[in-house]
Amino acid sequence: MGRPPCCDKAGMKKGSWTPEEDIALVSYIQEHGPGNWKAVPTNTGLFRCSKSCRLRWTNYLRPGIKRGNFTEHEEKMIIHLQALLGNRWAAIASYLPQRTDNDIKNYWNTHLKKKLKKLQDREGYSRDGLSSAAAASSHQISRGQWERRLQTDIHMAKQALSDALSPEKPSGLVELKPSNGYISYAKPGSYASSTENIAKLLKGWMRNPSKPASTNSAATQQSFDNKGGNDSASIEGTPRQEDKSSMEMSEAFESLLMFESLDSSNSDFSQSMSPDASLFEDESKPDRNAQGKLSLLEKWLFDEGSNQGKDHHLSHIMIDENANFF
DNA sequence: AATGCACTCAACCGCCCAGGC
DNA sequence: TGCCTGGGCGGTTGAGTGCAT
Repeated sequence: MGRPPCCDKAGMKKGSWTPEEDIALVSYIQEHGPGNWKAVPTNTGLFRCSKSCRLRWTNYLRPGIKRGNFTEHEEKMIIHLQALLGNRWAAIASYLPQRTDNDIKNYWNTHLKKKLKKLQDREGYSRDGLSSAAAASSHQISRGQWERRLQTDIHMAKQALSDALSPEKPSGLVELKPSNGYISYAKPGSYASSTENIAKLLKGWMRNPSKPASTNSAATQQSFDNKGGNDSASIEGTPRQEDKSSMEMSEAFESLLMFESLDSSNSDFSQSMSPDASLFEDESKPDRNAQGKLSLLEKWLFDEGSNQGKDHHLSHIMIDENANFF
């Protein structure tokens, strides 16, 4: 009963990855691109499950990953997005360039849950994380200021969308340079020298990107795209057009979601955002029906202009107390 | 210095979904 | 249409580490 394991478990190595294994994996991906994970153990000689290879790449070795301390802004983003999206870590990660879902999930479970609980215990705020988080950072800005900020953010989002939709993209846009953190290990130690080696390999790769094998290019593309266009932007040094767009969208929504500027009267802002949050989550997978989803996005963004002053028009979807409404 | 406890986070597990046949 | 497979995702585990006693 049940499906067979993804690969033959017998003889498969488990546990921590060694620097040698990392290098083997990175070398292979440099040459062939990520994707077609089934073939990776065979072709690299690694005695690792294909899933393990994929996980190691996406959570650790992939260029553009930022590791270590979360900034206050990132922290607030996570709290806010968790309230909006629930424990949909991949969706949340799509709004936080350079952070993996695993990283965010761990950070939430080890730091933020406690932090929020402490905050709630101390302040006696309402039970949902959003309210408490929003309340914790409230009273810093007047409603008028917040509305101006929101308008600016919406404008940014529209601009990003417009850029995303336009076939030609001006070259002067913000470009994500991957040079400062494709691999940044949190813990120094014996691994460091190997880390540097891997970093060099990747640096060399990004300078002279080899074309992914044509046979798995689709998978490669999907693999990169599936991380929401955040990290994918960095993969070849010069980000693809859509990646830049995704970055801009991400930045725009990040700004949009910044709740330091929310006063407590706007706690329902998140509710009005929630249906769109799922929409944007879909947007984080731009390769699938991208056009259709962009149309939805487009609709929301462009409609928003005509609906200003009616900013609760989407609030019919309620968030339950845990925000796990999916 | 030794021991036990708490914490962190990389990695694994199992389920689900989409696409191909 | 149903089965199979690859890949994605969220939850959980456990080795490693730091800190308190």
